[in-house]
Amino acid sequence: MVSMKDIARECGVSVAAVSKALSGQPDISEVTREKIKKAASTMGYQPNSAAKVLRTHRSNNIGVLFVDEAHNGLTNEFFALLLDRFKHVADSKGYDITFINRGISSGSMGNMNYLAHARYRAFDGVLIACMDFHNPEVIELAQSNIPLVTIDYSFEDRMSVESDNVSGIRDLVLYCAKMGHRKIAYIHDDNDSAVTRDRVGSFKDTMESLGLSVPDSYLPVAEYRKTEGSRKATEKLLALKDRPTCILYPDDFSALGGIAAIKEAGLEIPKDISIVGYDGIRVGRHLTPSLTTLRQPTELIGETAAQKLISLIENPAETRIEKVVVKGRIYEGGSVARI
Amino acid sequence: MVSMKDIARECGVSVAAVSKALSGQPDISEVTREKIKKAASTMGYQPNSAAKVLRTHRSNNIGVLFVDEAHNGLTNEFFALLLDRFKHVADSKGYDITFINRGISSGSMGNMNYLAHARYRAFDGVLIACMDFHNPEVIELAQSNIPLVTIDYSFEDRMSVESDNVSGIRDLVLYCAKMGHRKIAYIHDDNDSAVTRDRVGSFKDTMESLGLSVPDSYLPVAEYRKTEGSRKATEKLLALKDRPTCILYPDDFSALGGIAAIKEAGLEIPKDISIVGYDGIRVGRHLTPSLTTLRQPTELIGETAAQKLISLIENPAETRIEKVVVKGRIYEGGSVARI
DNA sequence: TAATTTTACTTAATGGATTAAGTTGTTGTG
DNA sequence: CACAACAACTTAATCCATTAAGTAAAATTA
Repeated sequence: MVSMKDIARECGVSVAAVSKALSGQPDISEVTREKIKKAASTMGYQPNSAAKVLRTHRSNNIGVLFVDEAHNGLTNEFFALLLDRFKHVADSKGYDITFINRGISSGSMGNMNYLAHARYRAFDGVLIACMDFHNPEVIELAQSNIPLVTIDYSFEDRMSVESDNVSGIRDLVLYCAKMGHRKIAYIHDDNDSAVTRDRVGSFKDTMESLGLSVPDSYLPVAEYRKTEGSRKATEKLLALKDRPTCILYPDDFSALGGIAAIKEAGLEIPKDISIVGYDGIRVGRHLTPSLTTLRQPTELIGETAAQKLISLIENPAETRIEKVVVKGRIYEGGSVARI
Repeated sequence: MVSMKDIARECGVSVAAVSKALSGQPDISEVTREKIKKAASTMGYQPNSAAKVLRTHRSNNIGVLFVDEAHNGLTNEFFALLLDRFKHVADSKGYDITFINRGISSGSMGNMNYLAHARYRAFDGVLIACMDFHNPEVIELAQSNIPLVTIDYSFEDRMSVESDNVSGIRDLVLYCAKMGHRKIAYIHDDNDSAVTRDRVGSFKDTMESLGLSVPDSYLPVAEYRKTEGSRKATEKLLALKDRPTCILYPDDFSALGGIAAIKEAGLEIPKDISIVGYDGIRVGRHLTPSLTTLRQPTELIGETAAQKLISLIENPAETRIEKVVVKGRIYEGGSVARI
């Protein structure tokens, strides 16, 4: 590998001169600079990030953490789309993206935790987009001094980009009510997250404001993004004496589970029962009928997260810590009947 | 940040002793080793990858290249699933994953190409999983001395993992023929790739072996993974005087486009026309009727690619360059009628 | 013209870990 | 007992780029 040393020898200058010439420093004459640049190009010089990182403590590398339980990390369309846009913005600003994980071993010291991994690779910043924000390692990372942005969760004094779950659920409930539904159920996860609190809270509040009652049986529990759980929850709802006319699902995958249960019960959507998803993933648009859902501005979330994080990295002083909240919009499919 | 130097001072030994103790070298006494390990732990020592990479030329980092045109890279379910499994294996063997891109700037020398980027980050190996294997930069990377594995394409003397497109299409055609279909169409992309050649070739060969004729009009062209193109191609097929009874799509997303066209034409699947996908993505299973498709062993492809690449990195001498071919299996949905 | 400033460099230290080669002190062997 | 063999270190070079501080020559100013 050609290094600055080689170029320096070739051009009869010092290594420092080469470094300055190539990095655009002012105190190098144009003649020398051109000579050096030409030699670098001819000799096939490639900079070495390791040396640069070692010296400058800047890696131009962003760590991305997402918890991969059940492998629906990357294959989770919401996350994939988000990461895709995040990556795009990061790329354009000269940052690479590396996944943070636990596999890297630190010699005899066992495997590294997330923070150790982030320090090991000298990430300039970190994106956390996962559900398990109560994981002690995630908390440790969030409390470190590394610039970071979280998605759909907010740590104190740290940047976050969140979708507006309160308005999302409210809009959906209002839409269903407008379509004539009075008996509306909402399936949700019982984890202790802001997402759940906001959504369930918003659901209850909106229903109350409409003067509609919500029996406990209308709030069954099922794990997010799992078809199996929501299928069972749906079965329970369908078995109720006074069953709902409309079921809200916490995400489109859960809705798929619900659809299966509804079909099995011999019912038809939306004639016999109406359903609503959340997230607006691609699959929903191709169902028959297509799924009415709250389309999250996922691309915007990804781009915003990248911009905020990079701003935090490059201008820590001028960057105000904020909790960015983005609103979604209803995608009106055909899964809600007017009654 | 505490470094080996700090530990050395604390323990009254040389930096070399610390390095050896922590990396498990034999010529350190157990007593000293324990003392050093304890100090490292107490002092919160974190290794520094930059220094290690600089010195050893090993990064424990694998570059992943995929071309992101139209942003269906990460959100492409096939690729996402593949990458997810690849990452999983890489993780477990102590490798990180970083995306290769073109955004990284090399000072005044403009942006780096793929190979330059790979060298810059000192990737130990590279995974190439994209469609554009004719891109000069991809070829340049493939011809470098960096260990690499390609997916669904094979460069001379380089490792690859490919799905068996020949047997895949053959199995699907045989299945359709078994169901009684004689007029079968295959929509395909007209790009100059091995995937296309293999599939179209296999389609024609299999049809011929069954004594079935394939008019040119039964082989319309549409871009892969785009619903719009396949929708139009489907419309053309439906408009034919002697229209096919069964349409093969090159991937499940194309099938979605076809479904839209079929519905618009007022036809019903599979009563009026049968369709078959390729890839076996999740969405197909939730359609009504569910999509008969060739389920690619995507997880296996990802895992195999990772294992082969790491073997190539760690044992270049003993690792035989091979072209791994994995077979898919038909997922029998309800989109093909028995006639 | 002498003094000062500027330009265009060079020197040398630095970041942190690895490793070949060298140096002790200790144990073993004939 | 003398010398070899070994264990347990240390020394010092190295990977490559950056940058503060220094220097010599050229340009400017008084």
